[in-house]
Amino acid sequence: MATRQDKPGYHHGDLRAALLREADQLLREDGIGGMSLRKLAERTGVSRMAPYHHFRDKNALLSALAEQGFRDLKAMIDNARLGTGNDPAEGLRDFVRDYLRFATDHPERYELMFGRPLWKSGEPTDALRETAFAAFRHYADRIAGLFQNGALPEGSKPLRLAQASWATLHGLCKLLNDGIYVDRQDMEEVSEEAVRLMLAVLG
Amino acid sequence: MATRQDKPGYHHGDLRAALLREADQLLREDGIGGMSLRKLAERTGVSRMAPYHHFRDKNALLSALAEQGFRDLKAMIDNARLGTGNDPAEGLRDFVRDYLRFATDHPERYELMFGRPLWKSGEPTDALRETAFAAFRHYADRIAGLFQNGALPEGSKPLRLAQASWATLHGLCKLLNDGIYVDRQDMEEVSEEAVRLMLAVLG
DNA sequence: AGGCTATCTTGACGGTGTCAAGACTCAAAG
DNA sequence: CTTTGAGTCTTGACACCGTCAAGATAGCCT
Repeated sequence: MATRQDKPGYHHGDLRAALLREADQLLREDGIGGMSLRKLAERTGVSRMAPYHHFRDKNALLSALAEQGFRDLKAMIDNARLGTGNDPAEGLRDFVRDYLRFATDHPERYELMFGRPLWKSGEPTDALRETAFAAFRHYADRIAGLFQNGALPEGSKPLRLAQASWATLHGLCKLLNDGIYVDRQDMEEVSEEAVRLMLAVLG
Repeated sequence: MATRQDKPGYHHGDLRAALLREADQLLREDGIGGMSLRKLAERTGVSRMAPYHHFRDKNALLSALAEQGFRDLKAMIDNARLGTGNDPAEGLRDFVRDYLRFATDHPERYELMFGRPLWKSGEPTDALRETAFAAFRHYADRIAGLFQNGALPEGSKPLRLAQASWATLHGLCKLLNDGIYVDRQDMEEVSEEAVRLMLAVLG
């Protein structure tokens, strides 16, 4: 296999990488709705069917793009100083802010990563599935660690709590990004309340 | 104004209503992606441009459809027995189950109601805005009522807590509906944890 | 040199939303 | 009863879209 990522002097150079780079740019500018393969091809300076030799179809290209996003997300989670000795409340607050920022700094990317088109309509690539779940697991592990040594209510499991907290964060981001809730200041307050919710369960 | 909702013996009868009825059906069958005005027109037995005399564009039609969804949602919230004397924990648990069911029983409708296409890409109709926010307010009021008479942490406001809880529910539904989380049983457990989170803050 | 394969191109098809312009129908005004 | 006119529906056309099919080109290996 190993598509020509290593031999830069082929026809175009390294089209696959160039396409992904340009696609990311196009995503920022025109949003996920304005992203078309034809426009992408033209911007990359290549004919409309050229991308099909590097991606099976549009879905595969978007999957690859989302994959990169999940790698970034995982890195973000890695860098978070969460429960590393210091005050867990402080760490959690910081982490929530980071997550919100990740989602809102590049809303179209977040929309793509978690959007229905990739996961429901078009079958997600195996590679995408794996990368995404790696990020999820990473998130869950770190948050579950926070809940590990607290006096949890009867029947609570750290993993489930972590997943619930992720749903909360995801919900907040969706509401903001989709434009249902517009006031950023309000959302700041709501996210603070979300942190309080998570902390309250620690008893 | 007042499009012919009252004079049923016109050209088609009452096209506007027929379109919305058929659109709802089409939404269930083909999903939001497979929903096209042309297909809708054909199924309704009318030419492709006919719908444009009742809706400014596709966005307006979808807005009207979503509007109906928000009316249903508001009714669902109305019927919930939430904090009406009985155990608040029990009521909250029931309500969460109802909300989840509303979202997952007809996923395409939920996707439409809260999806980006309506709120971000295409400007939402004023009528949609109003109907949706009415449902939100209704939700927030009822949940905030639960938090009203509890010993909340320093700085917590019932309204913000209600909004945070809504974000949690919304996040859960999105994860399920978009096919990111597939296992329904797991999600059941996660939603129970979410309820515990909300109850824990009551002290 | 010849051939192989990866790469890129052009042509075509069926699908989409919607602008523009015409055709029909029916109620009310002359 | 005829004319008008607004409301309703239709057909034609355009610019997009994803992608199948078939051909052209370029570089490597024998």
